[in-house]
Amino acid sequence: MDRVATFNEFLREKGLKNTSQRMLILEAFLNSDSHYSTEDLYLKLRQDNPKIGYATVHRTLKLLAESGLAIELNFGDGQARFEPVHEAEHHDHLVCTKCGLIIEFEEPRVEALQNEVAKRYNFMIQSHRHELYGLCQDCAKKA
Amino acid sequence: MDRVATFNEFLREKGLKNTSQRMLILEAFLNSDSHYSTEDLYLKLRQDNPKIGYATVHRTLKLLAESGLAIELNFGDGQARFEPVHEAEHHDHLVCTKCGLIIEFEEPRVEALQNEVAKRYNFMIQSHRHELYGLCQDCAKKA
DNA sequence: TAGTTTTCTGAAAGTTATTTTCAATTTCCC
DNA sequence: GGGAAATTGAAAATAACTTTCAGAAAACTA
Repeated sequence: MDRVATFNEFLREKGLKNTSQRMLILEAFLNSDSHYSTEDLYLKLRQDNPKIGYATVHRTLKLLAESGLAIELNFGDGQARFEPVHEAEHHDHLVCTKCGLIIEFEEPRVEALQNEVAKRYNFMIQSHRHELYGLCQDCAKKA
Repeated sequence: MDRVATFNEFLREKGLKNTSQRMLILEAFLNSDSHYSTEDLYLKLRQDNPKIGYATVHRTLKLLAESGLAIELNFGDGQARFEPVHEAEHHDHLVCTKCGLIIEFEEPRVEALQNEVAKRYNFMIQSHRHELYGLCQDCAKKA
């Protein structure tokens, strides 16, 4: 089942409706590997669909997060970002504090340690965030 | 040098002034192991100092973060929290999504892996955040 | 598939947390 | 102590969401 179908099923289960706006937003969201903020995606969609509203984009992104198709990220700049979830893949982020570059990384050994920590505290992990902040190669060179 | 002295030196270097409010806030902040939001600390300080302003508390917490005496945390609930830095100790957090409990943990092996990842991308780490979200022992029991 | 019910949408207003402004006050440096 | 420069608290301003509401669209129902 592709992700459009997954989202439709999610909507049906929730008693929500499948609208043209939701499909537009879903498509634009999936066809990118960016880390969109509501504002970013809103502005992008406006280019082809001048009538779409900010609130609708935001509500749909929240729905996508709820449905598991998106993950909400917060890098501490006061703007939530949303990232498409690519099944069976997990990664975390390096964030350049100078230019804003976001690099994704995977490190299964960290996940293993997380589980160990959780066990230590009888904690049941639902999700996690792991972000490294600093300077990317280019910015470090310039500094 | 204790942390009050450290902060005073920071102020002096920045050409800022040492005021009674800043000392009050610093003291209240250090004498706690909580994860205060501006609001939390403001309300606490108000009990003994009804005249202190929210903006002053917030500005001082920002200064503390800038001086390295505090770390600004964001657990995604839309409120920044500040935590005293205890030198030579580093920890991350388990956050209960049900009751809000915050547990601190240390895991040096994660730090080692982080450095490895950074090297892989020629990235210069300045800071990081690592948070595990889920249910604490009590909430998991009730669920 | 027409009618009815329910959910959606977009614009605008409302929130919430944080930040800035500004006039009065307080420091700090001679 | 005098005076420039920073600080304070209250209130206004911002920024990022979130909610409201009336008209529009989808889904259900007979």
